Amino acid sequence: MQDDLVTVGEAAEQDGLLYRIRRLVLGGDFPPGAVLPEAFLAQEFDVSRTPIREALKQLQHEGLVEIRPKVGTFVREPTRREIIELFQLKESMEGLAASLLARRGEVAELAVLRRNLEESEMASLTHDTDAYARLVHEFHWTIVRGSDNTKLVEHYERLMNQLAYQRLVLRTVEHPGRLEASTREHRAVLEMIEHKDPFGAESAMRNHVHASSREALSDPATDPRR
Amino acid sequence: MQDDLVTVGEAAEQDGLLYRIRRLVLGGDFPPGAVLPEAFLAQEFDVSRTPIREALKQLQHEGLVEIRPKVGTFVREPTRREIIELFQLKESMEGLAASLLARRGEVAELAVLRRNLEESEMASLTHDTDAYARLVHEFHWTIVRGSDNTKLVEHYERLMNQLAYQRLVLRTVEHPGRLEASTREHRAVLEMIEHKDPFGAESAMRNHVHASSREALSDPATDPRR
DNA sequence: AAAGCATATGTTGCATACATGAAGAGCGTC
DNA sequence: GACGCTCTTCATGTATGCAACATATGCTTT
Repeated sequence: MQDDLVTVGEAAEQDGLLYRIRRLVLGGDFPPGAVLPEAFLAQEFDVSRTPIREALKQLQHEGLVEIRPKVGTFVREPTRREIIELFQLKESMEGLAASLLARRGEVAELAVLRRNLEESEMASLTHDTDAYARLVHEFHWTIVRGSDNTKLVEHYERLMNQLAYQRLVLRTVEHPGRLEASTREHRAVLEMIEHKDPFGAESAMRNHVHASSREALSDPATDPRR
Repeated sequence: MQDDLVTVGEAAEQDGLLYRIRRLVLGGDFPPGAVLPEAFLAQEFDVSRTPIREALKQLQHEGLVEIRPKVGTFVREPTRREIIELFQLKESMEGLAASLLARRGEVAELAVLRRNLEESEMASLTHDTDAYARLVHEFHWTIVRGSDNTKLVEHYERLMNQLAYQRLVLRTVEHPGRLEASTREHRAVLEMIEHKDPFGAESAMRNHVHASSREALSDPATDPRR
């Protein structure tokens, strides 16, 4: 169902193990800082430690966990500084995506974006934050996929995994007035794309991501102590 | 010491295995499309197949090799399309880096850049292409590291590995007139950074990368048949 | 002679066993 | 009573063995 939309490029995941463990980490089932014993995961997924180790090593390279040699694997939470850094990258990448999409003709993604905007306005009016969070996710991913740049998609996916973005969005959509502002920004982006204005689209997208990042960083959940 | 500059973020590589195998692949010791048997690498590096497999799996996620299940691991060469895509990303990321660096004060990186530019002009006059290729590498990496954004550095490193950039640069610096043009572009970037003009720096950097990508793509070595 | 099939081989994928090293508990000493 | 040391325990890191599968070879059949 929506999972197909949510996981997007992950469909190409040959071994679901990496994906499943990533969900475990991102889903917050394990408290950040906690250890994930290989033996436990092996038993949990009914495989040997070997494939578990391969997946964990990959997650380490993604920055989601930290493997302290001979000690264990720990769930890693991005520091506030890293969140800022990742948002800067997000702004750049999504700006590029919007620009590339604007250069393309009338492609299927545009219809998805228009429909998404309509549904977002509905969700905004009814203050259905869960639906809105899902729509935001879809909007951004549609633009990135619409860039028709597979390498951008790959790096973006990696970036979003590092950000643990879902958690952040669920917080920011609850800020008063953010839904309406976000929808306006989405509309501006879409209009620029429809006008085939790459610079305008990039600019609008970067503005939007920047605003969104400020919202996320202003949230107390992004613990400033770290 | 210069090795530290060249290998940059790789210093954090705990197991040199991944790094060493990557060098093997990027160094072109294996013909693209050739298999790298795990057993051979295991014997070569005097370890068991297990750490070899971990490294290969990582290289697969980096896009440098392709693991066909139950068949073998093959050296993967980026297609022309992928090179275009990667250059678009490079342009975006380096633009971001230049912008961020321009926002910072007088940092140590600026001195490195100034010195680099001087040496580049020398190399340009004497047509020392090897030295110039090294200096180009240093110039770009210095800007990226100077962005003071570790996540950008990580993604950039990944990107450059995927591009197998060294091979490309060695070709383009031999294009007539390219050295002079490249040096002019570098100067423009540095001036914008010194003037603390983030937008100008980003713009100049993107122009430069764009020009450089056209050079690389015009080279017959970037096989258009693929 | 050509096409199809069975077999053989070589490689990966996973599981298990063992070695290595780190953190913690318990004891002895100051 | 507190500190330091040793030993135990447990988790990871690596090696090896075995099974599964894809490819290639040679044989049989038409």
